[in-house]
Amino acid sequence: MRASQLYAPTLREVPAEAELVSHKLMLRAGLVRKVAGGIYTYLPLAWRTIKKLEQIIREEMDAKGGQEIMMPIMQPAELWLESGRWNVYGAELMRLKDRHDRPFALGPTHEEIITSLVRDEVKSYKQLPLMLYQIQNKYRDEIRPRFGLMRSREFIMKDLYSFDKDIDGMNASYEKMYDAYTRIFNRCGLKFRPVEADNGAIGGGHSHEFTVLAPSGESSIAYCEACDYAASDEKAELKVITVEAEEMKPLEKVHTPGTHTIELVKDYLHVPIEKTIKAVAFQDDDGRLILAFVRGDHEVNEIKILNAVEGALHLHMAEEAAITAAGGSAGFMSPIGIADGTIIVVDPTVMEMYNAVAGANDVDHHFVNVNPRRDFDREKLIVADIRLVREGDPCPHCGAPLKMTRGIEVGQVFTLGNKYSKALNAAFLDENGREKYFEMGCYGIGVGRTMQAAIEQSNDEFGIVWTRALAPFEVAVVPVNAKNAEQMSAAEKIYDELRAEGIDVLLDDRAERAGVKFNDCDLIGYPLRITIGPKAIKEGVVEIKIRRTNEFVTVEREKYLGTILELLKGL
RNA sequence: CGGGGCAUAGCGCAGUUUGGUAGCGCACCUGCCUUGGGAGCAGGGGGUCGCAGGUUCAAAUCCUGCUGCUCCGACCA
Repeated sequence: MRASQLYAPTLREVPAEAELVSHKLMLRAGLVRKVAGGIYTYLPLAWRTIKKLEQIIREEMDAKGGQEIMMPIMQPAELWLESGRWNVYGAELMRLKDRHDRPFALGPTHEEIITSLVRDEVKSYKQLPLMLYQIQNKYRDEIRPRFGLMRSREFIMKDLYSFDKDIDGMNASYEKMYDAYTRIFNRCGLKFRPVEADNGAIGGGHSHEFTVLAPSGESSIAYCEACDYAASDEKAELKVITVEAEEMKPLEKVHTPGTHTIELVKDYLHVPIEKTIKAVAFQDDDGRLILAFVRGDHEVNEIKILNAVEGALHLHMAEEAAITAAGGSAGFMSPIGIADGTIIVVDPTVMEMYNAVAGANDVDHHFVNVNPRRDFDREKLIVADIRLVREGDPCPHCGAPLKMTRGIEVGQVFTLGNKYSKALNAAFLDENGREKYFEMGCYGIGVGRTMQAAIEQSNDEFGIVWTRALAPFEVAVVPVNAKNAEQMSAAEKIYDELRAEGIDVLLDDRAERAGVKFNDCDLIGYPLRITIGPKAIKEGVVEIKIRRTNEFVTVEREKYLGTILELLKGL
C-alpha cells in the first residue's frame, strides 16, 4: 500500500468530543469517525486492524471446533416473545416495525436465533457437541454511549454458542472457550485478567469476564494477590463480618431532627458508623418496594439484590410515594414496622450487629439499640450477601485482603444450561432415546472494544504503539524526500523486498516534508519505520526506528531483511 | 431519567454582553520555493451561524419552542 493512495486523515488538533486517550488517538490517527452518538465509521487503518483481530479470533475459534456462520441482524419479535426476553431486555433492545407493522428487533445478541436454528435442525446426540459462531454488528441502545468504541450503540461482536448433550459436555466446551480467549488476548499482546462474573441479563450458570487492565476502564474488579481469586465488583463474594457479643439493650425510639443521611445520624448521635444500619429503597419493574439494609459504612450491590429477590429484573430508586404508602419515611427507613408485602433484604453482616442505630419509619426519628437477631422478623426478610466489595475486604478463598483495580471488559464466557433451550423447546434424543434439552454456552468478544483497549493500554506522548499482531501495517518505509528519484527507487526496492517476504508494509510516497511523515508514523504507531534519506543512500545502510522504544537501529543494506524479521518477532 | 455546558468552514475556536456587510489558526486548492521531526511567500475555494417560529428598517447576536452533541450524576433514603 502506498500512503499517497491511503485514506488516513490524521488530525493535528484533538476533536473536543474525546475524553479517553485511546478515543482521542483513534480520531487523530484517522481510524474512526463518528456518525452519531455511539455510532462510528471505521476508516481503512482501523478496518485493517479489525480484520487482523477477527482473523486471530477465527483461528482460535476454529481450532476449538467452532464453525463460522452468519445470522440476521434483524430478528422477528416472535422469537423474543417466546424466550420471554422481549419484555425483559428493556429499553436497550432496539425495536422497529416493518411496513406491515410487524415488530422486529436489531440483535443485541443471538441466543434466540441460534437456539431456534438448532432446535429445528439438530435432533440427535450424535450431532453434538456443536459450536457455531459469527462476527457481526450488534445493537444495544445504551443509556449513555461514551468513550468512542468502548460503549457504543452499534458494535462488532464475535458471538459463539455451544450446544452439548449434558452438563459435562457444556463444561468442557466452556473450558475450551476459556482457553481460546486466553490465547486470543495473549496473541493481541494485551495485559488482561479473567475474572469471575455475574451472569447479568443473559442468565445461566457460571461466567468469566476477560478484562484488560486499564485505570480508565469502566469495570471494577477485585483480586487477591495471595491466591488466584479475581472477580468483578458485582460478583465478588464477601464474608460475614462478626462482632463481639454485647448485652442487648432495650430498643428505643429517639428524636433525630434532620438526620436523613447516615453521616448526619452518626454525628448527631455520636456513634461510630459501624454501629449504624443504612437503608436503600428500590422498586422493581413491577413496582414492588424493595428495602435493602447494609451496615452504615457499606454500600449495596444492586446485582446481588436482583439475584436475592426472586422475580426482580431491574431496580430503580423507589418513588417517595411508594415508601410512604408502605408506612415508611424516606431517610428514616427501617425493617421494623414496615407494611407487609414490602420485600426486605438484609446483609448478613447487619444480622450480626448489636445495639445499632437504624431508621424508625418516622420522619426525624431513629431507633437505637437495634439488635437485628432480636428485633427483625426473620420470617419477613431475606438475608443475603448484598454488599459491594471494597479494597481490603477478605478474599473469599484465602482471607487475604482483596485489592481493587479497573479494567475494560473485552470478552465474557457463560454457561447457560438449558435456560434458552427450555424456553424455546429445543431438544434432541439422547443415547437412550430420551428427549433432552440442549446444554448451552455463549461466548462473546467485543471486537472494536478490544482494538480500543489495545490502544488504551499501549500508547505514548507521540501516539499509538501497536503490537505487530494488530498493527494496520507492520512496517512503514519513508523516503525523506519523495521527489528525490534516488531515494524513491531505494525505497521502492525495499518496499518490494519486504512485500515479497509477506510483510505488511506501507510506502510513504507522499510529497510531504519528512517531519509530517515521521509524525504521522508515530501517531498511527506502525511497529517499525525504515527511513530512506541521504545518509542511507550514501552509506548503503538501512535505518530502522522501533516505535515501542523509539530507538534507532542502523544495519548494512545487505543484512537489513534479517534484522527486520528478527525485530518483528519481538513486537 | 435528573443537572450543567455546547452548537459559527473539515478540525480547533473568536464574534453574542451592547443587533448594523461572517472572522482567526490549522486543514484544503494553485504557483513558487523547500525537504532528516507537523517550513516559507503569494493567490484562492469553502459557512442558509443546529432547526422552526417571533421581535426589528436590520438577527450569529434579542425572545419562544424544538433537535443534536457532550460532561456530570443516577450509592440514595
